[in-house]
Amino acid sequence: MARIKTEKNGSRKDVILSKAATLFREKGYKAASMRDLAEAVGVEAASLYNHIKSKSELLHDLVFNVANRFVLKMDEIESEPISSLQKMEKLLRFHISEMIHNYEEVYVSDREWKHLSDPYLSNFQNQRRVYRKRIAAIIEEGIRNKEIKSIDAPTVVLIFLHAVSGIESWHRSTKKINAAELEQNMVAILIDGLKANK
Amino acid sequence: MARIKTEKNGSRKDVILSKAATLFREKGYKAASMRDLAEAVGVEAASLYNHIKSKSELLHDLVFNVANRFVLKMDEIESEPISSLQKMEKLLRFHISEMIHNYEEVYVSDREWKHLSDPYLSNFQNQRRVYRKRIAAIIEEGIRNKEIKSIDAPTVVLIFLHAVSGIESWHRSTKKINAAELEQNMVAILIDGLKANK
DNA sequence: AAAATAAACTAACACTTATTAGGGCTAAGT
DNA sequence: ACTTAGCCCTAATAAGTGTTAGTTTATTTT
Repeated sequence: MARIKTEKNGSRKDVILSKAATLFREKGYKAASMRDLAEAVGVEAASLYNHIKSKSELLHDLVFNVANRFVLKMDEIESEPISSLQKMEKLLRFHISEMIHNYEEVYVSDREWKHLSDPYLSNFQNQRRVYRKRIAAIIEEGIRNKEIKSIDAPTVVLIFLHAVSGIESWHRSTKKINAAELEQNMVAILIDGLKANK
Repeated sequence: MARIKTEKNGSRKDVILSKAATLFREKGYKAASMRDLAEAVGVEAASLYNHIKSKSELLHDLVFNVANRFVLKMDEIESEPISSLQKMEKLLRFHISEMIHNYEEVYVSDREWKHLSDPYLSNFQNQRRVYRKRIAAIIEEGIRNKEIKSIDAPTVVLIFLHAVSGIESWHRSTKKINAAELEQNMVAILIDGLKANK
């Protein structure tokens, strides 16, 4: 009877969560079955329930872990005494870094949150809306200070967030440039695109 | 016995396809059941099979309809005697317009193609790869001509494509700016971000 | 070593899934 | 008026879903 092998300082649930992230990314939450997950973990499907409450709990945990990290970083950036453009750059670099180093989770959080069920669904949507408003507020401040060109802030937010999620393609690409270079290129295009013409 | 009501010049299959697009966008391909679709169409699930071969055929049709439109437009733009930056702008505007006016289909094509089955899956992935390379080629030409700043072309493609798919959020947003304004804002950020510093 | 706990197993559950078969209604074409 | 073909129905099927119960095996604690 082969037990689930844990990393040190990690619970068996962590192992399951990690495999679930990969599986949910590859096949989508709905198409990934508990039997698939069990196979990936190396155990029978029923055995998973010694460690988790339900399939939906897995999604929930993944999604909110990610969401919380982003909110925390936003708190930090907001309170720093730097220009709006610098804030945007910091935020952008954080998003890129998250997308590179916690790919599976972040991707799942981004694409599969639809399958959350209430009250978590509306909770998440709410958090997301607030987060976007906070980004928009930074941009609008930048526009007032004439650092950022006069454009519709929500549109910038939308471009910003989705552009970053494009790193997904980079991840899958075979001949990829290195991570630092990718980051530099993205910053060059997006932050330059924001700057007011002088 | 309530028949499927068609628009003039449209088959019943077209009605089903259109409802399927909406449903696949809302719930995802896998989570959208044929019973859901039947209800949306106003008929029993089994009756759908008088008009379609399978659920997967629906996805296939939607995805390739969209893909073909994009390839066709690319052919057109490539052969025009205009600068690379102008080509990029034209392409961008086309993507935006498609995303605005054929929202459901384009969105499904973008997010749900994973659920295609071979040989259609690899076929689609191939088409997609080629399409991206064609965009990259335009950008690289622009870099050689010093119109576009010297950056990694695949990265630009990635930003470009995903930024546009962000229009999804605009679509759902309640207080949205009008479509023309949205387009102008996106062009301003992305095309300006590309321009070589003079 | 014995007892207690944790974690795996097998078997089964109640549902939902896409899809097929067969029959009847209805409109169009002759 | 009669046939034909198109369309929809009900009923059923086989496969797949998440999850629970009960039992057995491994590990940890006493």
